[in-house]
This record gives sequence, C-alpha cells and structure tokens, in this order.
Amino acid sequence: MAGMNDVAKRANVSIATVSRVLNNSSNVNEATRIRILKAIKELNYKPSRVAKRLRSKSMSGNLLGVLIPDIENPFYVDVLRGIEEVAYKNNYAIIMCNFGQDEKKEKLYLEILQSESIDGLIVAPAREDDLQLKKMVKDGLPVVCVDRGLTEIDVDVVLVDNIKGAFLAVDHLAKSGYKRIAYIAGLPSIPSSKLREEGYRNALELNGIEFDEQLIKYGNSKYESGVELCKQLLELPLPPDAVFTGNNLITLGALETIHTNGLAIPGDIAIVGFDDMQWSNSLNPPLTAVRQPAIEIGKRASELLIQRINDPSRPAIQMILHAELMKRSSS
Amino acid sequence: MAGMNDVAKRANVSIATVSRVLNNSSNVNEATRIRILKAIKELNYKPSRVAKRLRSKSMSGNLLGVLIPDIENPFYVDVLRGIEEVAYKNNYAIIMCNFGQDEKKEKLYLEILQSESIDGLIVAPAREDDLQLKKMVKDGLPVVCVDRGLTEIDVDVVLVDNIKGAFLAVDHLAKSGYKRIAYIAGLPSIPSSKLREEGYRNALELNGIEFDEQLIKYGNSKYESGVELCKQLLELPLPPDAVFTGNNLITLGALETIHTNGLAIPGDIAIVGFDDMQWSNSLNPPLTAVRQPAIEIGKRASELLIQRINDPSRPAIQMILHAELMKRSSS
DNA sequence: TTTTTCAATGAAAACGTTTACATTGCATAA
DNA sequence: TTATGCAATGTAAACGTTTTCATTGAAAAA
Repeated sequence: MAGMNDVAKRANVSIATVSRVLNNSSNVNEATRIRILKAIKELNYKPSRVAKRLRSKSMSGNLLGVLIPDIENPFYVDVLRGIEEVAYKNNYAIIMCNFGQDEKKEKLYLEILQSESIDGLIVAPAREDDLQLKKMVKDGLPVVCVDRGLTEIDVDVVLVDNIKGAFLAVDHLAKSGYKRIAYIAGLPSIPSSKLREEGYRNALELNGIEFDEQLIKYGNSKYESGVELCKQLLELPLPPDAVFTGNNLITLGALETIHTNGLAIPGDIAIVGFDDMQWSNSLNPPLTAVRQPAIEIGKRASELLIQRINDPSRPAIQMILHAELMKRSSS
Repeated sequence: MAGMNDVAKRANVSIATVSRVLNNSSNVNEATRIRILKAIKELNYKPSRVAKRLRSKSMSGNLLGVLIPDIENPFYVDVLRGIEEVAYKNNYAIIMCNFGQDEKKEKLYLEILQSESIDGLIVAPAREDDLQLKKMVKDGLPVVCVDRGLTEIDVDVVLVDNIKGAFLAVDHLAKSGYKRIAYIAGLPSIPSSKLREEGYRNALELNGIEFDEQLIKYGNSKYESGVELCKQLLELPLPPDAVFTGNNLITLGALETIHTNGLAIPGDIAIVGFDDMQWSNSLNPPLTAVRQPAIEIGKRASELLIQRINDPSRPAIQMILHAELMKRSSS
C-alpha cells in the first residue's frame, strides 16, 4: 500500500504539502495541487485511517462504536439500521459489537472499542450501573444510551415509554375480557423488563384484576426462554388465558410453544407482544403488538451522538419516543 | 488515557520492557515483571489497538472486517453470529459493515476496511466480478467469500448448494401436484439468484412442467420486492398455484401479499421459501422452506479466514454445505 | 536599494506501539 | 586475572499521518 511518502516523492513535494492537499487546507499552489492529485490517482493512494486516528487523538477519527445486546432481535437490527443511516450521511464509519446478553463479552468489547479510539459510542448497557461504562463517560467519551440508561450520571438516552407501552398492551387484553394475563419478561437485570412489569401491574390494577405472582416469569430475553417459560405457564394448574410477552424473541418463542400445544389464538389463549415486526401480519394469527419506532430510535441516537462529539459540553438529553399498540387478531 | 510511557516511568523501566511484559516475551526478570504489572493495574493502562496496528502492519492487529449485503435478512444475521463466535474465541474483534444492497456503499466500506488495516475480510460481494475486491485479494488481503464467489480468481468460498436447494423446493411443489409454479427471485446481479433459477428450471423439466417466462420475477432481494412481485403474479390472467421465493425477506413479503388478498395457503396458493427461520413454525401457515445452515456458514468462513491469515499461501478452498428442505404445511 | 510582507513549501516532532540492535553486569570458564 | 557468555534491560527507528514552526523567494513598500 502506497503511503503519503510515496505520493510526496512522486510529486516532488514534502508530505506536509500532500497532507494539505488531502485536507484541502489553504495556501497550496494550484499547479502543485494538481500534480499531487495526479500522483495520488496514479499510486491509487488511500490515506490510512489508523495512522490518522493515532496522530490526532481527539480529532475526527470518524469512527463510532455501537454495542448492542442481541443482534438476533429484529428490534436491535432496526435500531442499527437507523444508526448506520445517519452515521453514513455524516461520514462516520461504525464498528459494531454484539454481546449477545453476555456481560463478560460486553466488558471485553467496551475495552476493545476504547482501545480503538472511537469518537463516540452508542450502547444498550446490560446493567444501569455498569462501572466501566460510567467511567468511560466520566473520562469524556461521548456516549448515547438506547433502550436503557445509566444511573447516577448524566448521559443522553433515547428510549420508548416502556411503562405506557406495556400498559397499552395489557389494558387492551383486560378490556377484551381476559382475566388471567401472564407476563413473560426478559432479563430481570435490564431496566425495561421492570418498567414493563410496572405497566403490566398498572393495567391490571386499573382493570380490577388481582395480581398473581405465578403469572410473571422472568427469563433471559431470548427465543428459547420464550419457548420454555410459556410452557411453564401452560402447565400451571390455572393456566393464563392471555400472555403479554416482553420482547420480539420471547413472543416468537411463546408462539412456538402455543402452536406445539395445539392451542388456538386467541380462542384458547391470547397474546400481545412488545416489539412489532414488519411481518407481524404474516404470523399465525396476525400479531397484536406494541410498536417501538426502532429505526427512529437509532437515527436519533446517532444524531445526538454526533452533536455531542461536536459539542461535548452540551447538557444531556433524555429522549422518550412514543410506543403504539398495533391491534391485530391475536388478542 | 495512560500510555506505555506512563507505565514505564512509574515502574522505572523503559517502554521496551513494558512491551515485553505485555507480550509475555521471554527474558524479563520476575521482580520487574511484577513491578510493571502493578504499574499497569494502578494506571488502569490499556494498550492502544490503533498504535499496535499502525506499528506492526501485517502483524496481528486482531481485527477482521465483515461486509454483508443486508442485515435485515435473518440469514445474514445468523451468518454474522457464526462468524462472531469463532472470531471471539480466537481473539479477533470484528468491524461489521452492512451495505444494504447498495453498491456505492459497498465500495465505500471496502475502502474504509482497507484503510483500517484489517487482517482479513469476510464478504458476500454484490457482484462476482467486483474489480476493487479482486484487486484487494490480489494485493494479498486474506478474504473469504460467503454465499457468493468471485470470478477469475482463487478465493475461499463458503456457500450452500443453491441449485440443489432450489431443486428440492420446486421438485417438492411439483410432486405435490402444483402445475403453475412461480419463482420470485432476488437481485439478478447476484449469483445465487441465477443458480436458484437453474434449480427451479431443472425441477420443472424433470417433472414435465413447461417453463413459463411470466412466472419468473426478479427484484431487489428485499421485503418490499416480495410484496410487490407477488402482487404482480396474482394479477396475472393465469396466476400461479404455487410460488417459490428466493430468500427470507421475499418470502415474508409474499406472505404479506397473499394474506392481504385473503388467499388460503396452500389451498389457493402454496409457498416454499429459500432460507428457513427459527420461527418458521409460527408463521401462517407453518412455512415449508429450504434451510441453509447459516451459523455453520459463518463459523466455517471465520475458520477459513483465520487459517488463511496464518498461512496466506494455503490453496483456496470452496466449501459447499448442504441445503435441506424443511417440510411444513405451506405446500 | 533595502526592508517588509506574504504565499508556498519544507523539516521535524508527535501519536503509542514493536523490534532490531546495543549495552550492562554478573557468573562462569580459561 | 582476563575473557566469554548470557540474562536483563535500554535506545532508537519505524509505522503513516497532522501540525507547528521555520525557511524560501518574490512582490510590494520604504
């Protein structure tokens, strides 16, 4: 790979001048500029982002880090799409890490990202009180959280109103006449699981339904936990007549179990999921779901991050987006 | 951020010795080793991957690039999971880029990856004769292709037997008595679209079904094209009685259209898709699909790439995995 | 003419590592 | 005693940029 040195030699100038042309800084003679550009073409020279990042520490390395909990979840895929779209437009590249709900992996990836001298980070932290992450924020790394925040520290956050979203879902079930409404939650350690439980409880209370401990099941936010926990619910002496699932993957897992057991939806059991999918309509039956504007979340996060990179002292913003209930025929 | 220099000072040694400890190279006194490790702890020193990569060009920067066509497609998400799993085990980080079937974006990302001095690249190229990519291979960058290869050049490839996979699907439809079998394909520019057409034609011929030009529709491999092209098929004077869809997203899109039109599956129209999904069973109706071992593909690709990084002269391998027909009730 | 000014360019340091080579002692061999 | 060898460590160059400061030379001002 040809470097600036080769270009400089071929154009009979110093590397400084080449650099000036590259960053179209002022005061370079038109003739030499052309000569240098020609040399660049001929050598097929491409600047090294690595060297650039090393040299100008806090200058634009044009690199963002993204750290997400589970790439199997279509919600995060959409968030990612949103992030990428805005980043691309602003000339940032992305280094994307998926920690698959594994906190050890999350820790490692945080270190790697830091070590790659990223300009900023978008993350859905596994826990709200992550010391390592909080330290990075304190040390001045621009960070935007999505889906979850960070305690005791001011940081930009973009998320949906989880309590209200869950309330919408469960209230809808209650109003439709279901009495034993279960909640299959994700990881207990992630805030949204708890907030959605809160919305769930609110809706029960408002509709005069007594809360039954047995009808709440916490899992690990993955497909398999949806399968397994739904099975447990169905085996209860008094099984639920409706289930509210805590995320995309759990919903799909629960559907699997319900179908395996040959139950009719919503006849035998109704289901409303958190997170909508583009093809929810093609599920059996078309799924009623709480829609998070995932792409929008990603876009906003990207925007906030780039803003913060350009103005690190801007006060932190918490951006709460709207969740919407998409009524279809599973409830 | 503390650097090696700070560590060296605090431990009263030269940076060379610190480096030796870090790479646990031989010949460093146990006492000083301990002193240095202590300093590292105290300063919370983390080596800079950027500096490391810059310094030792073709030495282990421990960074792989992955360039995929469409992260919305669950197939690629699974491939990615496989790649990541193996990479993680071998201490490689991944910089992942999604070009969303946009060739301009692909080009840009190729440049960025190159410019980031990655050690190797896993890619599903948009076209088989991509000059830029071929040049990178020729220039010695270790590359493994997934899902598609590269013409006129020896490069490792991991993919599924597309012809046979498509044959399995269409043969099954034919044997089930369907006569007018349509094929909704992806982008005409990607090899697998054509290969799957070949399998489709083979199956038709073998079953004595005459080929009808009108029943093949090429699109852009995305959900929306599935929706639109399926609609066009249904509006035909003689609509198909079965449809074979060219990938995950197309399948989902076609399902959407079929449902919107209130048709029964497989009564009014049967459907078999290329690419299985974990939750195919929860679709309406449970989807018959050709399963590609996506995670396996990713793992193999990762393995091949790491092998090649360690031994650049190893002859290229073409690894063809098995596709399997998952018979469910949509056909 | 001599000085001043300014556009155009170059030299060299710095970013944080790795590594080839040089240096230091000390133990052992002669 | 003087060599010799070897373990432990240090010095400095290199990776490919950006950037500060210095230098050049010609035009403008004195």
